[in-house]
Amino acid sequence: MARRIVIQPESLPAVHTGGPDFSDQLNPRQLEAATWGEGPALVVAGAGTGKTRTLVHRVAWLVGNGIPPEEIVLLTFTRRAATQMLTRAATLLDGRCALVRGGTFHAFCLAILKQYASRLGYPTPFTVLDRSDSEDVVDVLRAGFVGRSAGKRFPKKRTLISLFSAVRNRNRSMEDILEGGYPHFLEFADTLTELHEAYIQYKKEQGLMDYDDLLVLTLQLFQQEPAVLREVAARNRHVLVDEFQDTNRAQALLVKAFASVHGNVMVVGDDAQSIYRFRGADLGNILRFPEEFPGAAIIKLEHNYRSTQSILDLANTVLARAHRQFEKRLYTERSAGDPPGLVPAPDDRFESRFVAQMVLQFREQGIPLHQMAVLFRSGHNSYDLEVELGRRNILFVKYGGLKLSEAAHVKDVIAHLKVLENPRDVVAWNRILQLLEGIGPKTAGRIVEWIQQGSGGPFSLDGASLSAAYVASLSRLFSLLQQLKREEAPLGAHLEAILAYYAPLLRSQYSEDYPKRETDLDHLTGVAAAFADRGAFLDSVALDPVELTALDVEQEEADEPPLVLSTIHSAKGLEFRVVFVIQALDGVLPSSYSIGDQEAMDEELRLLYVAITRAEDHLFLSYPMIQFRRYDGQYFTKPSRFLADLPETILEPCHLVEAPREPQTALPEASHSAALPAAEVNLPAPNASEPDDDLPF
DNA sequence: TTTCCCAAGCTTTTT
DNA sequence: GCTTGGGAAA
Repeated sequence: MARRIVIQPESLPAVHTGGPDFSDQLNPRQLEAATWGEGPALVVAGAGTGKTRTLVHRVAWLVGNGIPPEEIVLLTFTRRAATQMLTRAATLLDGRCALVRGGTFHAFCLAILKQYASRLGYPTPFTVLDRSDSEDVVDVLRAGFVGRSAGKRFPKKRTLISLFSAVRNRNRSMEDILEGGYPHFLEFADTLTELHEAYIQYKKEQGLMDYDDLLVLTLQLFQQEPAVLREVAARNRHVLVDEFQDTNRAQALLVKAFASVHGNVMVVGDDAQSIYRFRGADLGNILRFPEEFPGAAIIKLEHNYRSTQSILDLANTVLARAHRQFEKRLYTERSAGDPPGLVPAPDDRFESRFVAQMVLQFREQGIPLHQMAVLFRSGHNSYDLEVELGRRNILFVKYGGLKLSEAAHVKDVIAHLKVLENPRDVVAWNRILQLLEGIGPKTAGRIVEWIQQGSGGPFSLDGASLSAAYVASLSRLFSLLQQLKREEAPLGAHLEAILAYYAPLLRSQYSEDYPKRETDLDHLTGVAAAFADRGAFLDSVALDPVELTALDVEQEEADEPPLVLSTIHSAKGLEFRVVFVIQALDGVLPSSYSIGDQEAMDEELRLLYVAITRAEDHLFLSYPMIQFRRYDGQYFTKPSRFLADLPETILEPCHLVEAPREPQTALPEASHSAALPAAEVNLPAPNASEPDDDLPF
């Protein structure tokens, strides 16, 4: 490789004097960013270049220089990232940063809307809808529109929600979106637009907001009420935004609005790590930042502190295959380290055994479990591995899987709380009513209508005409609600009462597996305990769903912190000494959905880049050579095209060898494994004479 | 009108 | 492998 000399920027802006001195903790570029004075700044931070560290020090530096922490806003993508950063900042300046405001865009907007929603004609309190709630809402309206489709296939609720979301997040017309992704529905463009309008109107009347509303309505509020904008923006002396490459149009406009009074905005991002295009993220936001904020400083962080040179080489090579990219090449002073390994496994089982065995091996070498991660494209890619890890008693957490609040039984319980909070919440009403024996969609609809008219006062059944079939259970529900409405008891007590009421319903509904579901509900109670009031809890459930699988293991934290399993998306911002990327198959990573669309393919490539750059010391990319599919049975797979034809010095092929204990199963010699083994990994056959659960642990 | 049962369909990533 | 939808019985 040719030698590279990095030219430093010509001059550094004057560093404020006074305040904390971090010059021994940060490199010059990081220091420049952390101690940037006033005005807009864009920090382009490659993977592993200490982005979080820099932001944390930035917060501490501002506070140390006398900026009141409550006048600093730190916007991030996940609550996990936000709390992590604020906690770290707090340790720098003994707790003084605790008052820094921030969180996700959605949560931040929610706080604003809570205060001002009535100015938009919204009833308060309103309810935040998660994805499946919004689907339920749209499904109610959909019924009235399907008839017009003249027997043709009309989009399902799921598709409708994606369409509406795309229209709003990208600020494009329905035709545009349909042409791009759903040409077969193009003939319904007008009907769909009308349905969308109806959906927006309905939510407004019923006091419901979906995720997109939180952003779009905040913008609308600012447009409509300039005084509110001034008031809100005046409180934001400094605005810091993390992961700016993943903002959508609405979020970029919000950043501009938030900083419109003081003009101090620092955004941090890496164009190479933009992986949320599917939900409207617009790389253009980071590219146009210098134009949107004239005079913005641009600070580049390219010194990688995380990975070995071999890992970076692979990352750089992979990224070079993207069509749209920027001049940036990570470098490190770390030694070369082992080259990343490409591991073809005969099938899923072998792949899982390989990962499990290597994990144990590294652990014996002194690398703790939680510093190792297995990454994959989508949630179900790890099922087989989860079984294998379970068999070997290797503890793991899984991020990015099912959310606790998505489970039907949890939604049931939450719906009771929602109705108490917002009696207009039709979705929640329908849900809890239909739990009752003898009440289906029709009857539930009638009762809801009756409730909405408010004839009998809140939660009262007086004057309703009810059939004897369900009057008993219905009055039980209503007396529970009335009682809870009256008592100003803590959230925990309310939850207990609801659970007591719900338990019999749960058991009859899920006679098969209710014990497991009861455990989930116990978890829910545990989570709720941390919240002061019902409203805050409900907001959190909608915006920051607790990960079900992550929760399971947190209970047992007394032991060793577990191995991390995660979708690549959820692993963003994290780092591990050892990383396994499994199921690196064509059709999985890149997803078959994206093949044929160049922008989408570039995003898949960046996804792989994100996965690779999570690794500090050791990296393995593996894939099964044969898979099962329900209908076509066994078939040969193809490794990810992104990994094909890479030189062996960059990505070293590894050959799995079954230890000679049973007669060698003839491994199918697929064409792609022809590049011959530079490394061998010995896989002892599963020991049949010894029960699996007896492994020494 | 509800509920139960069977068939079909479909499936990424997340706030 | 698991939810959604349709159709038929109660």
